[in-house]
Amino acid sequence: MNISQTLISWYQLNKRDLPWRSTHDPYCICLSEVILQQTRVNQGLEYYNRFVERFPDVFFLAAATEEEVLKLWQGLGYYSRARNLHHAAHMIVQKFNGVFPPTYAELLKLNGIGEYTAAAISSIAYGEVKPVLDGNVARVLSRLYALQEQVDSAAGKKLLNGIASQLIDPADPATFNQAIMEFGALLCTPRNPGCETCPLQSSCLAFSLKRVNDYPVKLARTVVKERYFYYLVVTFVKQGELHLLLNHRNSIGIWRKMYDFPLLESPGELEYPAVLSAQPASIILNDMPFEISAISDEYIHILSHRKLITRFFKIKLQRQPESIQPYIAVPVSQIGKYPIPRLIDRYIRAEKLLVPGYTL
DNA sequence: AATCCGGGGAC
DNA sequence: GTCCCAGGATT
Repeated sequence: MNISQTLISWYQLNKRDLPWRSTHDPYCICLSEVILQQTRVNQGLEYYNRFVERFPDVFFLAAATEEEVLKLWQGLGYYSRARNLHHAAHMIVQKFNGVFPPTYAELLKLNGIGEYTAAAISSIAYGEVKPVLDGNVARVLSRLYALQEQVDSAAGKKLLNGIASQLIDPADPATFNQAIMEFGALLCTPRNPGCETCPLQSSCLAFSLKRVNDYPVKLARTVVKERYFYYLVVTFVKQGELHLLLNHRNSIGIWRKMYDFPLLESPGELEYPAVLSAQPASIILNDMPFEISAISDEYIHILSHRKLITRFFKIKLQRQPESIQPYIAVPVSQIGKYPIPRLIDRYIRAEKLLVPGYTL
């Protein structure tokens, strides 16, 4: 049996029962693929079910506000995926009357649909003979052929694409693509792969060399830089209700279109007086009497390329400042309605700022 | 080609 | 602590 048929046979016996595997609806396939970008199945599964329930088809998704889509995406990370998905839904409704583009080339034009996702949707939903190339495929092929090329380099991707194009089963590209990814996710894992029970053991060059753990070869990772975040949790009573200031992150960059607090960002650590004398504190407080009721411990938040060392300054005011632009005053009871990054969510929960009714 | 963009789970 | 996940966009 050749490699392709071996993978497919293994898949039929070992595949997980996942909701997007029991549909041919390109919308559902697309939703699952975008959610699973750089995301493990177990982490994305709940979000997939949530999205399908709230937005059963592309028309529901397109009709929603971007903020609602972000709110439903909250906690999943890489929020540009949510914004792009929403944008793509608009395009599909407006340009294609709600019908998904049926080819790799057309799918590739949509926001948030790159080479991997276009290949996955076109092959799984439409049977186009297009190999997927994700982290799993790279690892499996890298080990099978003991590839010396760095799999995440341009040359490595070209090499992998060539190999995958040879291996893919032209009679059933959908099953082949899912099979090789599932094989990488469950058996040919990054650590402690199941070589002893592997049906491709005799074909695997890395195994015969006893060098399975040396593959895949990858580029050196960029160092994670540290940044110091000082958040101002400015509270005051307005119309009998406790309010705080939120910041709508409209500029490009991290957490765009989500909400956090007024922020002072610094490449180095700052003393407390420096935090209060610099913007945005100096502008918000503007000679008003205030009380620092608490300064939090450090919250360490790790991103893919940043380590955010964060402190929250809880500042009590007697009334709302004259000018709070560009911030907005929000009743504490309403915080749960806004899409917020995990760092802010962690603080709110720890400080019990939330009230009954606050949910993820 | 390099960098930015999240969060979590396995070890 | 380290690694990496059904990657994509930007520069």
